[in-house]
Amino acid sequence: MRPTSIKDIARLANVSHSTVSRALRDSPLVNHETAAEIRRLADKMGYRLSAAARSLVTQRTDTIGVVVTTIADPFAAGVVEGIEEAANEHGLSVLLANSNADPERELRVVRTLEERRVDGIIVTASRVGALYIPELERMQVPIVLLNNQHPGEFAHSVMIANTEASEALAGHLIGLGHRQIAYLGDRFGRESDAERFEGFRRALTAAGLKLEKRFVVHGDGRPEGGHEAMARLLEGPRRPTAVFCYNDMSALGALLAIREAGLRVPADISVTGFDDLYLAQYTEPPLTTVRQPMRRMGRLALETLIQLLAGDRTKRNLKVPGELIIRGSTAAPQRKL
Amino acid sequence: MRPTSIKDIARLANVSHSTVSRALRDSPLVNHETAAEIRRLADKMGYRLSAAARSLVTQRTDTIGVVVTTIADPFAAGVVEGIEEAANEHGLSVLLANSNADPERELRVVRTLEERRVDGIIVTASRVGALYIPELERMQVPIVLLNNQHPGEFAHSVMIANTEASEALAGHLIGLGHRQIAYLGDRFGRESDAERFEGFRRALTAAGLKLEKRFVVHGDGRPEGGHEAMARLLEGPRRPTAVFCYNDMSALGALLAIREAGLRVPADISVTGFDDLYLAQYTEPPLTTVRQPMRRMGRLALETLIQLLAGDRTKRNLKVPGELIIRGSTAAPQRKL
DNA sequence: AACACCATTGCACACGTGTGCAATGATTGT
DNA sequence: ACAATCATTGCACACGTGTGCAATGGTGTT
Repeated sequence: MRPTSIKDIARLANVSHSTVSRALRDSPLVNHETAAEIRRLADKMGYRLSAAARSLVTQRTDTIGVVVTTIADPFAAGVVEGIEEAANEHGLSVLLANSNADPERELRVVRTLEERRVDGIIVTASRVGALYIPELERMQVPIVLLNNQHPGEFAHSVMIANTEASEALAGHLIGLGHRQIAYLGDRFGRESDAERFEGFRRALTAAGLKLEKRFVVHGDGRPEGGHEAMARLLEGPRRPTAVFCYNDMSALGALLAIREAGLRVPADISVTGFDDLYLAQYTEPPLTTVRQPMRRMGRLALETLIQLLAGDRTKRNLKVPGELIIRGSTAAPQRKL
Repeated sequence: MRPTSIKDIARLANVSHSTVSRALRDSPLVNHETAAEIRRLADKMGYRLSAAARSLVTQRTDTIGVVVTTIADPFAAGVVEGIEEAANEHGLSVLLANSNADPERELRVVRTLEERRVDGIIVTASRVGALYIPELERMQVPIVLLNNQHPGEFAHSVMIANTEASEALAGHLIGLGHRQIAYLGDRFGRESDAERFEGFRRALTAAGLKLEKRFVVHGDGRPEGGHEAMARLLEGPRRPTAVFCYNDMSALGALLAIREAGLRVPADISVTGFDDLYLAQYTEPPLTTVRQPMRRMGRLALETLIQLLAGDRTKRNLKVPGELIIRGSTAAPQRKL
């Protein structure tokens, strides 16, 4: 059984399908009473317009594509929540696509979005396979990148102010009296890692501290990598009194490694994260970090897209400030140096 | 500029659009050489078929709707990852819809999915607003519920074996020597909460232990609620030696409350969770829990849907076993009673 | 040579909706 | 009373793709 169409309604209402179409779209070109009757019938028959048929003629799908590396990443999930929320308010649907950092899937994803004729695309892939960006570029569709920059002119972006936030966070550690501060980065972090490191470096420089090479290590942005990198840091003869981690996930691993080494946080070592994931409140001790307003960033990305869809093509590169969240994982170093 | 259509290709190839359509669908009804030429042209012109136009005639959209309460819930995210992965393999796209436990949004979501003519729907809303289920029921579309049952005949389901897993988990505590075990539930948990409690109860009964009413409290399934409920448990004169929490999130809050009370886990109190979220490995101490294979459950739900789409309408109610994961948050009680 | 058969192609319609234009009848103004 | 205006409606086409059927021309068979 096909779903009921406007033709079915037209038949019962003794009018043409044109009139039904107009009536349901609240066009003033229809007699008020017939319109009411038509709406009554439509409701009674459980009519739902066919988005496919409409989009065929309007050349819009009212659908946007959201590409993430994996939705299992809490950051991506937070962002997508914001996107979806705002999209819903604007009458847009969200087509979700996980790229899984797999080149083959990335291409398939792009192909799908193209066939689906999405009106716009938001890409939230921290470790974006640069491979498929050119593919996206071919499509004549507005694209907004989230926490990911691209040199080309084709894409707009919403980014967290990595450098500024990192500088503030490192400043907090320095303010507590730390002098031996390590940077535990993400070797897949690309620009984000570079920018956070830059902020970190600036704070040290501003305080006249020297950056020691052996105090710069890299994980993979996840607990496993943070754990392993932290363990390496602790091997050395002199250990840092504080560790600045690329993100909360890395910090989680670092906390574990420190615990395993029989040291205490923050008494022996202070630890900071980045993101302020939900779990950062519940680590032991609760994690000092920088809050990325994920939901708001998602909304912002969507609203940027809306502007672009409305025809306003001015280049947009929004920068969202992070918020310093000070919790129990940072404190003054135990002993003066 | 419109995207190129098969008509454009037809013009350049000096054939009718029918031939192009056939060629691109690898129909044997086309001369091999012309087909090759057409494909060459299509590729050169960057042709992408219009999913909307096709679905209009095929009456299929190759799209499924996935309804979650909020994608920011790590469990939902894990499930959706599995769904998306499998959907992709089957050539299906995923339309994501957050219901946000908001009745108004739920209705809008259903409406959207209906207009989009999704081929099927998967609902992963632990706290499902029973409100819109009848709405879904109206649609003539296969529906798979995940970790959520519904009496009606219309829906199929994939569920974790709550009772069995809970019984095993509670059995683990009893085996360690615990006799005073509290249940920290989720007042919004509905069937899930009821079933986990049932498993818990069975284990106690089997061991000849009495269930004390004051040892049964309820949170909200999140750290905040777990924290508050645990605090209540600790107020009493005699406190339990172990707490069985509805899920990992609740356990997170419980851990915090215990720490705030100056007690240690597992020395003073053992704690268990449920779900085995990523973070369960990184709590202090790491959490004993039951693993729900979220990704696999997502895949399973999708594959069930595929079966239904293929026309096989036999009622399916899959039950997935949970896996007991024993970590550091449980140990034998300190002193004998 | 007449016939049947086959490969290939185009015609025409369908899917469900939106809309410019013309047609119709009614209302208003002078 | 006549013309001009207005409200309402239907016609016909468009959007892009898929497919049953007929048409065409060629090949092989008897």
